[in-house]
Amino acid sequence: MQNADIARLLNRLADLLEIEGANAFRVRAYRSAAQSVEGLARSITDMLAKEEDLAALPGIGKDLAEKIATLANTGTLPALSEAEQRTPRGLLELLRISQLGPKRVKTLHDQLGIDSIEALRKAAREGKVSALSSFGKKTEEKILAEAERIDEREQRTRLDEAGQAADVLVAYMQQFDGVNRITVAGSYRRGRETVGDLDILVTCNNDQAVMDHFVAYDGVADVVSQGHTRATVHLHSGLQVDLRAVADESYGAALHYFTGSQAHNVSVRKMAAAKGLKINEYGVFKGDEQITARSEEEVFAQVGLPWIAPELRENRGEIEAAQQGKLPRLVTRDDIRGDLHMHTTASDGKASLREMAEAAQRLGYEYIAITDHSQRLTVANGLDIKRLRQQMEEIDALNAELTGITLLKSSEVDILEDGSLDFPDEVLRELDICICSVHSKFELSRARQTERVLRAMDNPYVNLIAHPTGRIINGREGYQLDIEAVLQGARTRGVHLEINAQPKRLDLRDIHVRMAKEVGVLLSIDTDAHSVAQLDNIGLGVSQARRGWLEKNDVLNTRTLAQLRKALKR
DNA sequence: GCCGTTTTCGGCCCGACTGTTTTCAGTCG
Repeated sequence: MQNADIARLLNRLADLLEIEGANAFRVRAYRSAAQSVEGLARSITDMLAKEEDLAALPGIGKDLAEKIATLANTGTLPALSEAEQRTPRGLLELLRISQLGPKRVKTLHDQLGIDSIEALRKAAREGKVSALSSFGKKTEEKILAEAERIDEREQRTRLDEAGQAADVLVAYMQQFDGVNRITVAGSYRRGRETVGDLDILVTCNNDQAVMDHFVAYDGVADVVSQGHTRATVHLHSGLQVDLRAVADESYGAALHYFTGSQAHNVSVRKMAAAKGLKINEYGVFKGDEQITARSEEEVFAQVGLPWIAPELRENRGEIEAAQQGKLPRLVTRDDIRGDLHMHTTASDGKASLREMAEAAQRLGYEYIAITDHSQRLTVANGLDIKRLRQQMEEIDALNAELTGITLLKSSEVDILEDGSLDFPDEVLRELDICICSVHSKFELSRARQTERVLRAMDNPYVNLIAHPTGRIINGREGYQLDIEAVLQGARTRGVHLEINAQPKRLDLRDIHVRMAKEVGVLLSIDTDAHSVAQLDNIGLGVSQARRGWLEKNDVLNTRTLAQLRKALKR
């Protein structure tokens, strides 16, 4: 059982208990424990093996520590099986319909025997739902509309796609005279790899007019709700957008509130309560007196904390770190001195060697590594030994010509099924940096896949494992890999791992990045660019690194070229 | 079910919007 699996099952149990009508705070305890497990930089399995006390983790007491241990050891939990016996599993999918929470789901089941989306559709079409007390005609219509299109709204939206939608919408809102400040907050501002919706904060003097302007936006498919300080819409793309309007003097408090995460906000507000203060989206209050909170810094200061970067606000220890003055000084885009993973027209890239080099110069980089695919990857026009050596000569010529930038000879070498590499050692030896990755046989067992990567790292010429898990966001899970074993293996061998900044990859993911930091493995943030424009994706990789608490020194390619060459020595 | 500078019981962040209610419950973020 991986941490994510344990968290998923705890959340499922929470859902079931909630529908049963269990104490709301008990339900919250399960969810909070799930979040705690999900955000850990170490695996529960590993902690148990070392006989560490799970009850020491935040939000986990004696009871949940035992349940989590049972889950980790057996893959099941009696309390969960029993709850599933009592409450049909089909009720869980009903919760995915907005408008439907635990209370209404219970009513639907108790009164009409509804236990699936299909049964709900049928009952709603027959008008049976609106006949229930506390359900009306409007609610029935909304539920039916949701039930008809539930499958379309399944996925969260990738960060880069959310960004594109946000840019256009922000520009549209800025055209309106009444808008003073506008900020995209929520998980977008925290740099999460996907967002559930866009949360946009505006300050203005006439909120009603601003709300009207917002819902009149071309891209709006339907208006979910509209009040005078908040409105929710769906865009034609299916993306939900929440707009929140406050006065200028509430900007700091509102930005903090609207950035979240919810768990982070709860923790900060609890701290405020302990000091006799109350924090809401309008400000910080002592009784009826409002203490100024025009900026986030002022909000944090009121509870005795320094400003915490949005990427850290997941209630994963950032508040404790802030209290102890141990917040990381997060890596920034300006710290990046080069990009160690990119392709050219020699394999499957769109730009030539020279075009990539000149683009990197414009970005102010000191070095880049040219990492076209190796011979085995024929679909990507991988280079054989002859073509690779020819490219090395071209690189020598370009290096002699260009100033301020150094091209490193490299290759993205395929890791074959048995962990051997796609080029012989005498070729690997000629490279300035050797990066390796898995492009085939994704279906191997966890043990064999892990062994495969470890074996590849045994080769003394290997420097960097690219997109280590192979996952594609909203696409595929990635291959089974014991990431802790790979990190330990990398550390003892002096190999580095990558944060691949392709928007569909972002691989390693944030939790793995944090694990790498704990283990002491340097990561490289690379774009894997297949065109000049994609070099700009570096920012997404930096966000991911920041979410993993990385500082400048934790990142390989913040080094100068001389330092880099040194760090590559194994 | 968790937790403790109101500490082993009695709290648990705080507010907006909607619909169905006629003062508020349910849902959401």
